[in-house]
Amino acid sequence: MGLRLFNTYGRTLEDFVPRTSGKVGFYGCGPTVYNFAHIGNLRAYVFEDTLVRALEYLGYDVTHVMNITDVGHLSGDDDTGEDKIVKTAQERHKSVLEVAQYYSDAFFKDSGRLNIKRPTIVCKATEHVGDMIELIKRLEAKGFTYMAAGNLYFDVAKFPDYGKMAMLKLEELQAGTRVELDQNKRNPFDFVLWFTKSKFEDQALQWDSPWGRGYPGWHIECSAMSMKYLGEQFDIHAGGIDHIQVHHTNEIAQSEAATGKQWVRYWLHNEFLIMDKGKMSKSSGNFLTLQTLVDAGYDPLDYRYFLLGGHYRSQLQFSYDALDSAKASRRSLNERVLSLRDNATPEGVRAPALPALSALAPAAIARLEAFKAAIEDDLSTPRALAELWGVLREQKLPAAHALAAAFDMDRVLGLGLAGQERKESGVDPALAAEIEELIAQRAAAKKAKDFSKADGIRNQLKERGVLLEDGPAGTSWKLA
RNA sequence: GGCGCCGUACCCAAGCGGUAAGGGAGAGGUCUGCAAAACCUUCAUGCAUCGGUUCGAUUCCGAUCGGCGCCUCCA
Repeated sequence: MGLRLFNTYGRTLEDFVPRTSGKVGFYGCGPTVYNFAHIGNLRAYVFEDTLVRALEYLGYDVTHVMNITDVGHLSGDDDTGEDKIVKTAQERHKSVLEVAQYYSDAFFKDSGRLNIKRPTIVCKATEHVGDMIELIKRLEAKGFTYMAAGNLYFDVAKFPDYGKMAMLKLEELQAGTRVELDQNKRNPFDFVLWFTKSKFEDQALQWDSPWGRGYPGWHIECSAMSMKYLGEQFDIHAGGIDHIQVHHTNEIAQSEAATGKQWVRYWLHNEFLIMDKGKMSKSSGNFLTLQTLVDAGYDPLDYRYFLLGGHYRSQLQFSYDALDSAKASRRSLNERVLSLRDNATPEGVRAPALPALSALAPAAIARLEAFKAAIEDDLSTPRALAELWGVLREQKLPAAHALAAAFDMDRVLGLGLAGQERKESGVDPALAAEIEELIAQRAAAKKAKDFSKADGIRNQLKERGVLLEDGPAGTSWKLA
């Protein structure tokens, strides 16, 4: 049936057809590195990762470009705000680039822990200022810009389709109700392409440009870098839902004004993670990081599982109850995989031999087809997860077949199922031998009906973190 | 003030015109000296409320109540 994606541009579910058959150019808005990414931000990157994995699963060759916003940007729309990276740098007595590098590293560490694949190309704004200047020059040559009070603005009035994707009705919006308007603008929706006038004497990052020494406006980096690496027209652009109205609207305006062509075909936006009191906000300083969850005893993949349990276009309510549920689910999932793995692995062999997907039993094939249908239906990871559970619990399906199907599904889900190994396989052989000896003693005690001694041995091992489980085939043990 | 989204069992969460996926928790069972684990079974005549359209609505329309987002940097 083929992949269908919900395109914000038009607000409809559309069949996905790439510009070049078999290839996908994808640009995902990356982090602004002046602080740690919080778990709400991370939802966006897990979503982008799921999209990339799904495209690859469906056979596309994906070029995934992600930007790193390491140019400081003002917290306000005009010259009155604070530059967030500069502010952090001053507080930490570090250079702006040190701060950016530090949080960028932290970001990729979190990504790795969440099993997010590294994008094909990661590009820093500070290394592409020349490309931005070139793009702005094209806009200027075409008459889309004007200078006012030292800043170069994009003139929204010259771009008739402004706000089309966001379905903005300019005359109905009450711009300025919450924030004071920049008096230099001809139109409230005009935005800065290049700043030369900053209230900061010590603006750390400045570049020479035809409009004077200064630094680029926020939106231009995405237009310039995406076009550099993906061409003037490409397939998918994704980001958080908050970017629809301003950031992406402005990106579209400046990109299409410069080239005169449609820029991006499909726009995908993920909804927010919601806390009890509303969304998490980086600038408010009140947020949870992945490390907070790790410190509380959760595995980063517990959080990934939690995210996959909701559709990317629905708001998801975060709570520790829900995370506990995800954690328990994932533990059970891993236990199930391990148990199937044991069943599918012949004695004396380290890893099971899995059948080719084409050779799977009909029940497994049916699950895989349902899984693919779920993914193709606008990335329905909740339904995909249901199919994963389904195949793992399919009765009368040989273990190797269930595993092969589950591992295939996990190429999209990214839960690390294939990498699951029993922790016990890594213990010191001497300790293992000792445990086996105690188990033998306990077996003898049990046979002699000396249950208090048998239970004593079990409790003794339990205190050392070793759990005994009696089964039909004798006693097995595992680490707590 | 304008625009948009959402309200499904104890909890999280799919479905979005044809009679409620999945997970967690709970309950019962199999196994067991006990325990644990595992597995099996079970768990919404009903999808915020009230009207309407329809042969038929959780799904469409309207109203009401409640929650959230955007119009400001923001995932």
